[in-house]
Amino acid sequence: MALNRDDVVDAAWHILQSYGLGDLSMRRLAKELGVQPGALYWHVANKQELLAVLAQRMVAPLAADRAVHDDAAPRAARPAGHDGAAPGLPDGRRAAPGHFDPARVAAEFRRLVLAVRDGAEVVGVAHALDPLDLPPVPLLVSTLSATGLTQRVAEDTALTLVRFALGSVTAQQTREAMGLPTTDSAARFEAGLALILGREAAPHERSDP
Amino acid sequence: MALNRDDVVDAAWHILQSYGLGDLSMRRLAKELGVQPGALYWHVANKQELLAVLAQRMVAPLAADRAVHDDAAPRAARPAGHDGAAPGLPDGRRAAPGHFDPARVAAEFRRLVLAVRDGAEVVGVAHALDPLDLPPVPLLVSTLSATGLTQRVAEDTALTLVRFALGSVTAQQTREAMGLPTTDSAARFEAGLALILGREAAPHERSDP
DNA sequence: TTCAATTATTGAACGCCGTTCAAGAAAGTC
DNA sequence: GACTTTCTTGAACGGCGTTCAATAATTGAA
Repeated sequence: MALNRDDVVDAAWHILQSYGLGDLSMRRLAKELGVQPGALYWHVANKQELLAVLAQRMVAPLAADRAVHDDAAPRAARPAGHDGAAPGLPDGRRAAPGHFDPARVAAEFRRLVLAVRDGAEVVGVAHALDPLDLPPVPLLVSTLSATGLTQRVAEDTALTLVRFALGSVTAQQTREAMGLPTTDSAARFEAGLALILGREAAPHERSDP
Repeated sequence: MALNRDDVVDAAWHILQSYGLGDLSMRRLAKELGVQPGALYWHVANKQELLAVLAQRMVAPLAADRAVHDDAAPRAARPAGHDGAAPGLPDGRRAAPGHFDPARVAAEFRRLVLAVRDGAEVVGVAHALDPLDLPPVPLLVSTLSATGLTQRVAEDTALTLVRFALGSVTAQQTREAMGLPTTDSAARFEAGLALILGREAAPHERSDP
């Protein structure tokens, strides 16, 4: 029967996941679907649009509207209230009840992007197109706002987290694509998180001037 | 007379600078030099090597051995001793005399990479190949070490700064390449710097547990 | 059931890309 | 001048994203 837009996206997802961005060509994708390359352009405007959809799919688990109301919200980003001290907040602070721990959200973002080959490159473009709207930014902003940060500072913090994460994962995936070993990536990332969230994540604790 | 490796690199630099990575093809480069594409491969192993050289050139002003001993060290990264309070260290701390202010080094790194079209993509690969060796990382590490940080924490901080910077510039240059406006980039970047350097840059000031 | 309208696919082409390699041309050395 | 090393050509290989007329398959109404 006739090809479907979802078929195209699914096949693209599979190629990206398994072989990386270098192997995700429209021609290869067409071959995978048993179809001529031109046929794809009935279902998808161009390759860029296709990559944008893949990026959305990658970070969908951290969309704010899903994460707050959905049963499928990833455990790693769930409220940290009953979970002991959160990593990245080493001095015993914890996220406000009913919200999410920014360090965990950032770590989950890293995990999701890292799990897809060249994921950072793909998500990076989507982030550039709409920095404040791509998950997990809205989720981070609302969480951080709820801890008493101004909107602006919450945004600054969320963007810093996401850009640092993308920088880190890009570096790691670039190495992986070249067959080089990647050591210490997780620890380096956690250290960066702690630096970023160490102070401004709870500014009400340092009002001494 | 015969073509030279430097001619090739210079021409590549010019194309990158003026037209971006999308226009920097071996064929276009050959045309610019009035030569057949195959001729380039006598002077350069492949395109990847060429890009690595361009990356080095981009960040060369922040190489540790230049920045410390050279008269040509960029003013923005110079010691901040006589300069008033450094940005990113808002509570009156300043870099140790004879060293460099990490916030300024990071800002200069951003400036250099941002000044070349698609610079972040090019430098990103070089950073992935050798995270701790690509300027300005060694410079940052030695500066941060001198303020009392352990080697490990100095490295963590330097990598966080560089990866955040690369993430930020990648986002901005991606937008620029698409003809989209970029607002607030500088302020967002400075805010991120302040977050990263706010606390751990001087841990001797917070020993209360 | 037939027939028109819509939806989807083909096949071929356009103009690019990085890279290889035998065959030659230039430039240096004795 | 002969010989060797340095460099360049010309042509090809196998890819790429995208367009577009022609054509096939499917749908819905008469």
